[in-house]
Amino acid sequence: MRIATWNVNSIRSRVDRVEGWLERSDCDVLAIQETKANESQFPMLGLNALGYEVAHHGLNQWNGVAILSRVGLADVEIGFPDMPSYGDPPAHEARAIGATCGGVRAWSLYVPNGRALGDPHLDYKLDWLEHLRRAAGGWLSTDPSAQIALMGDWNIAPQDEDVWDMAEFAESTHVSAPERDAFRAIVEAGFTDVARAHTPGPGVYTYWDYQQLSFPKRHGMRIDFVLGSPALSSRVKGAAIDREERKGKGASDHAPVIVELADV
DNA sequence: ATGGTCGGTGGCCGA
Repeated sequence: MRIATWNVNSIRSRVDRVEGWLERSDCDVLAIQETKANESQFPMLGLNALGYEVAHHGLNQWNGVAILSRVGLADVEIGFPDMPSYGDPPAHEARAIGATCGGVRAWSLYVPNGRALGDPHLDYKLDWLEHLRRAAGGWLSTDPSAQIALMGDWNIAPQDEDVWDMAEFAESTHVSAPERDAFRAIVEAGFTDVARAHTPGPGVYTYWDYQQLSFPKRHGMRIDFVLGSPALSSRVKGAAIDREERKGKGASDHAPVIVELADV
C-alpha cells in the first residue's frame, strides 16, 4: 500500500497534474492540501474515473483539504475535536479532514502558516498544533495499535538542515523554537516522521518558493511530513519525495511525499 | 544585469 501527501496549491489549476501523477505513481491514498475550492468547485469526476473516492472539505478560495483513496474511504471527519478557529468570521478554516482508508486512519492536515514572528496568526498556529497533539495523543491512548497517518503541510522545518540557509530564517516563522517544540510534542506523543530515514538530508526539501528562482537554486524547505503512529510506522518499507513533480510549467510549489507500507 | 511567482479574486491579499 502506498500513501502520499501533496500541497497542490489549487486543485482546479492543477487537476491535470494531479491526475497524471496518480496514473503514474500507483498511489492508494493521497492527502492533498490547499485545494482552494469550495465543495461545488472541486473537480471530482476525473478522479473518480481513475478509481479514487474523494472526501473534501473546502469553504472558499483559502486552504481546503481532501483525501483521495482507491482502497475505501469511510468514517469521514471534518476537523479534529476542539480544533481552534481564528477570525470573525473564520475565513481560513478548512484545515483537517480524516478518513479510514484500507485500515489506515488517514488525515490531511494544513497547519496554519503563522505569517510572521509576533503575528497573532503564529499564536493561532501554536494553539492549533497543541489541540492536534491532544487529539492525536487521545487517539493513541484509546487504541495503541491504531494505524494513523498525520499527513500534510506542517509549515514547520523541524531541523536546521530542513532549510537551505538558517541565516535567512533568523527572524522567520517555520524554524522558531515554539514551532519546533510543537512539532516535537507530537513526535513525543508517539508519532514518527516516517519519510526522513528514507530521504536523508541535508538538501532534501518538499517545498520551493515560486519566487527568486528558488527551485533551480535549490533554496527549499522540508515542511511536508507523514507522521505515523507506532503501528503504521512499523509497516514503512520506504519513502520518496517526488522532486520531479516540482519541475516545469504548471507545477505546485510543493512536491509529493510518498510512503510505501508493507502488506499486513 | 543584484531581479526574477503563483493562486483566486475583483481592482490586492496570502503564501
